[in-house]
Amino acid sequence: MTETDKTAEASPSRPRPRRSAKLDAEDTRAQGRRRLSMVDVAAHAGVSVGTVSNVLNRPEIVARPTLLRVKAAIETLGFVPSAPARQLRAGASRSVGVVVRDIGNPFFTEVLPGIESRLSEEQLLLVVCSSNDSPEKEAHYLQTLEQHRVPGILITPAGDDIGHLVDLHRRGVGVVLLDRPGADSQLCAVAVDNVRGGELAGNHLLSLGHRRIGFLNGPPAIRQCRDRREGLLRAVRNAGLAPDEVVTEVTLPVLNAAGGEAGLDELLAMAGPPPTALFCMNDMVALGALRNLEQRGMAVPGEMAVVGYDDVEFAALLSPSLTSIRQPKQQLGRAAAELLLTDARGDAGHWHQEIVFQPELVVRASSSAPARPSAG
Amino acid sequence: MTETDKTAEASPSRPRPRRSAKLDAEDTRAQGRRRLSMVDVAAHAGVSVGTVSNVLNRPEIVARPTLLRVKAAIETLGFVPSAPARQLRAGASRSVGVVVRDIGNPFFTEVLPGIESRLSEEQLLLVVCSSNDSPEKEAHYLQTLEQHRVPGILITPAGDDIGHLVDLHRRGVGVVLLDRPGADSQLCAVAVDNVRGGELAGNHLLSLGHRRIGFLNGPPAIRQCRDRREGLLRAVRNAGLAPDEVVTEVTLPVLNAAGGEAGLDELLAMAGPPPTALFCMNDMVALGALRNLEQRGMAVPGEMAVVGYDDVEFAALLSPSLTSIRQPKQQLGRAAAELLLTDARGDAGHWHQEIVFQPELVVRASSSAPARPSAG
DNA sequence: TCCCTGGGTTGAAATGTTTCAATTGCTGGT
DNA sequence: ACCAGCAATTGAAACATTTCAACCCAGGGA
Repeated sequence: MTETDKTAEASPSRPRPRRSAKLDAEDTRAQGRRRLSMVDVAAHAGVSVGTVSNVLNRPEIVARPTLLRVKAAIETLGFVPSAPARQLRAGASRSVGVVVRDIGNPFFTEVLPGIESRLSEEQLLLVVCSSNDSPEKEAHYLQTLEQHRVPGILITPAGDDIGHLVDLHRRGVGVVLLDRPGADSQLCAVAVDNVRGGELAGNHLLSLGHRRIGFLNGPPAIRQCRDRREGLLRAVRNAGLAPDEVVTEVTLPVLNAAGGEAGLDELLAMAGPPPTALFCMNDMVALGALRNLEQRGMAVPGEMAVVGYDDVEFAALLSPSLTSIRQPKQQLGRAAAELLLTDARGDAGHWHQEIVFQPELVVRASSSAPARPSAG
Repeated sequence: MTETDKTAEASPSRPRPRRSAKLDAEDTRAQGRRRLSMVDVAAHAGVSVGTVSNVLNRPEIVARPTLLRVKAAIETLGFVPSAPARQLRAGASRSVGVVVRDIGNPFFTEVLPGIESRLSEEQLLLVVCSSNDSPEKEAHYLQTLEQHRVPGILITPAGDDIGHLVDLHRRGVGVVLLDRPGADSQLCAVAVDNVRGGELAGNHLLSLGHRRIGFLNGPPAIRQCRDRREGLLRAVRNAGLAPDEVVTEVTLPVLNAAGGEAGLDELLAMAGPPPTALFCMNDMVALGALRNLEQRGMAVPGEMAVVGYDDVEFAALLSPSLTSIRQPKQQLGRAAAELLLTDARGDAGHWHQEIVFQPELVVRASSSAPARPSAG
């Protein structure tokens, strides 16, 4: 009855090497043959390099027969123009960089299409980099992107200090902060009101009657974490309660499912009565927390209400369906791209803008009133 | 009681533009000032450009005081070397491209860390591109990557024909197919046995007693779709049943949750008795199907058993938890990166390899025996 | 016949690096 | 006093393109 078809370890079946096609006659590789350049094409077509360049960049100004001849030469030789050389001359690149904190978090991948849709209208290519919350890696990516002379960079900074981004911008690179307010508008920014989001979550749990709330937060170096925390605490204060009696906070080193799973262990191991509700920094953390709760056999929302953040695509279908704070991801991406375009243009008249969207509470099955509401 | 805190439309609060920092004195932008080059640094430090280059690339061979002086000049001027110029000279880039079919599918983002971990050991940067199943977009990305002279490209092709990839490889670019067998080993490839995966799913559902299986498949142009289908049909035949009586197939135009949601409508609208089980091309499709089933009020697995594919991170926590076919994603990524490194090296002795991993069935709550098993 | 016009093409400069042969300036040995 | 040997630095070529002033040539008007 039970399917036992599984392999013990997913191990590679014996790799079966074969003769490389690389050694075929028409193969260019490993033969030390120089890569083709425009002079080869020019020679083959019997024209000058200038003409080849024209064929590539302003075909309308070259005479019909010449055009055809050069195009044929390009085709038969398999010539591919060199982007570095092109760029060196032109000065600017046609790709913009997006540096996200964690590409494994669906929130970011759900923001990307919005960005991509706007930028592809301008024939710009998107280069996606994931810093994995490491400021060093982030710095490395930024350096590379700047060296590549990209016109602009969209970034969700890993750390708190954005001085290096302001410098970057000074040096002529368009910079837009993604999902993060722009410190005193030194930079363009697109964000969702995270304080409000935290407040929404807090209001929701408090109105359900919860008086002990566990908060699986991230490192305070991440701005969003501070803001959502502030919102949560504000909700508690507005309800006339004392934050440090209501909120028990755990700081996760990583904001993914594994982090959430471990964070819940830590939270429940703390002294005092356990919380009746959980607010998670994002849905991936909530996912991990739910996994942990299930293993412990704790009922959700019966023994523990759970609220996530981001409302990623799978949130509505988790078991139980996850109450979350929705962010307008597509619009966020598009607005960011739009802003980057104007910023990268670098018009003297350009003013820094900060576009702030409003989050939205989506109530689902994972949050309900506590079993025995403790007295306020 | 119900939280009504939500904003009607997540609309941006009035953008508040401020004066751009761009017009400050030390700002380089929009002033037509030429970008700094090594000659500026050289002049400022009182050395030749050759020395500046040495400071950057072989600091050990330049005398201590000179080194310091040049470094200081770089610092105070804010010089950033030009990657295009550097590359033009060097010939090769330090970034490799990864072209995936859909960055919104967690399967791909869960493969990325494996790739990234191996490549970053070689100081290579990962450039991620999402073709969104569009061969045109894929071609565009490939062209750009080739023009940038990347040493190699990892790709899950959008279409069926990989002739253009073979050509690309002939022209000297390392190419490794990701999650896709390499057609007759003309290319290196890393894959999971998709036929076997389809068979595992089929065996599982058949052994539970299902005799009418709906199959939410993708376009046959995608190799994985064909392979998993073949595996499913093989399982049916091995059970002594007629495939066309057991399997009802729907071809989804897009392999995401929206596709799965619409696909189920289509499937259930077809003539004949509805299936008792559903096999989905991937977990995102299964997610959409589950969403649809929930809206219809159909019980899972009671009225419809569901099996997904990929076993992405959230699969275990869906409602109900999703039976799926697990692929060793991390290892897949790492193996692919490893293969790309040897392929890109282009040693004459290199043989094309195809590494095939084995999938694994993970049984969870979404699949059980049908309510009234129909007779074989 | 001569000059002008203008479409088409050319040749060379310019872009910012790296690399390498040549040069400089020392130190120490004879 | 001379030279060998060595470390440090220099200058120029090379990389593959774009751009632009100059050039060529055919045709048309005077």
